[in-house]
Amino acid sequence: MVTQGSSTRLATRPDLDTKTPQRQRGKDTFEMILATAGDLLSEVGFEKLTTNLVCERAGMTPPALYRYFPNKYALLTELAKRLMAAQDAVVDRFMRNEAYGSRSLDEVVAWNIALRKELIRVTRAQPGGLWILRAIRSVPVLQEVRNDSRDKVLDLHVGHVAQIYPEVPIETLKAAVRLSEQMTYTAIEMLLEDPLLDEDRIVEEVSWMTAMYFLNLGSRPRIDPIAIDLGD
Amino acid sequence: MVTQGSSTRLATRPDLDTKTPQRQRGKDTFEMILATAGDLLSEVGFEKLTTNLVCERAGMTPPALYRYFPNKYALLTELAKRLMAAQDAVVDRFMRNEAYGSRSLDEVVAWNIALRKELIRVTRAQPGGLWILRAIRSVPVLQEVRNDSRDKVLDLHVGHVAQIYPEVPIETLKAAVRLSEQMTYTAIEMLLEDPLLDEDRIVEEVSWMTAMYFLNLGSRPRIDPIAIDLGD
DNA sequence: TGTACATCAGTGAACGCGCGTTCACTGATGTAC
DNA sequence: TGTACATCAGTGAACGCGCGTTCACTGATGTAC
Repeated sequence: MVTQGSSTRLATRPDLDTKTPQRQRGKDTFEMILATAGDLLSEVGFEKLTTNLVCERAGMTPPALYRYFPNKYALLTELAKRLMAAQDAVVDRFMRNEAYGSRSLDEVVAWNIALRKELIRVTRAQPGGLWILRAIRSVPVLQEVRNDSRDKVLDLHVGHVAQIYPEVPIETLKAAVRLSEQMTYTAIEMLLEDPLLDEDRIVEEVSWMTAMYFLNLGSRPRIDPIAIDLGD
Repeated sequence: MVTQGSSTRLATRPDLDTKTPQRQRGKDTFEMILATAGDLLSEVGFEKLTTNLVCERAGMTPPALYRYFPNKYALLTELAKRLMAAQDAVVDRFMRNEAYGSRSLDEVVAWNIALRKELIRVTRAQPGGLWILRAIRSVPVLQEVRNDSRDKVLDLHVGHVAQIYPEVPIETLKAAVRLSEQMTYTAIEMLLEDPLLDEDRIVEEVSWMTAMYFLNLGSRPRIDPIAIDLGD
């Protein structure tokens, strides 16, 4: 016997199991659905995206889509995984570059700028890329996917900066790495959001910001927050 | 004669006109609806929020809600405006504090820390605050509301830092202010999102980051991005 | 001070639409012999 | 090499549900005289 937990139906985790097609024809359809979903995403956003809409645009019937994707969250998840994989690949490539190990401020900034530009390029290249970033923040099931992916690479990064800053407590480093990653992706989102922004300038600024931040990690006094006169 | 533009119905801007109640009874209802919407927001998120759900939880019938709010976007907009107003009020208060004009790094960091802690407190105090922040990013009509609000205060901030850094080009200052504001709100979002994070530490880190960034604005060499060996 | 009336506030019931989903089926593609 | 068969891929049509919305109505509250 099942008891009804609460009056508000708790958001049940959506089914995300995509079915991988066996034959070429199916694989083409699979890719075509995803491409269409990406295009539509950039037109209507993830809240208004529906499986029916994707079918209509893709010129197929609902059961054809439903064969591979149980719902729109499975679509979004697949798109998000691909974007994250593409971004991770960029980061991996840059971390293998010799400039990664350098100490000079100029070199670190230059490396940061180049990395961010490449991340922006890759994100722009994916249809609906900006909306995928937004969905990752705002769709609970995608948050999980992102968190899993992020936690995997975080330790790697922390291990690297720990060698450069052996005097800085590991917890501070963790916070610093997590923060600067978040800042990087936020800046990318901001740039894609507002085409009027000067991309080169913003990228340069955010690169300076994180570079200087890291270079000063080891030599900072502790600060107590000021007491603000609240005036009431 | 009206011609149908495209086959994909373009997302028509939702109606946001709330009707202000005249009498106390209506005002109470109005506030009760908003409070309920905030609570539900934190439970189910903005994508699953519906007017019917709010009515059910608030113990009223749909036409009662519909009398004041034409749809869920009107609800979200009202909640978002209130949160932004509360945050703006905090910033205003802090900008009137004497430490705002100080130059010493320690003082600037301390001021930053205190400001961010207060912003976090205010955002936490609003039911569904985190989801409102997410909605502001991901719901087109709320983006407009935010952009309007942001553009109003941006010039004010730029004007202030322009006095401190007369040698820095105004365009650089604009980018810097915009960036640091974005970073601040992202850090807040991150902290509300992950309760396992050490709030004091993250706030301290992000405060250092922006403070050092600003203090170095005037004394930076220009950097060209490195050429990364793409290896392909 | 009481009463009649205008307006505000909220109810009960129903609606159309479109979304997610399923059913029985046809057509396409690979494989065994 | 052709044919029979199993499986994959996709169609056409329909469904139930719940969301946004509206209608005619009742009840509550303030106001004019």
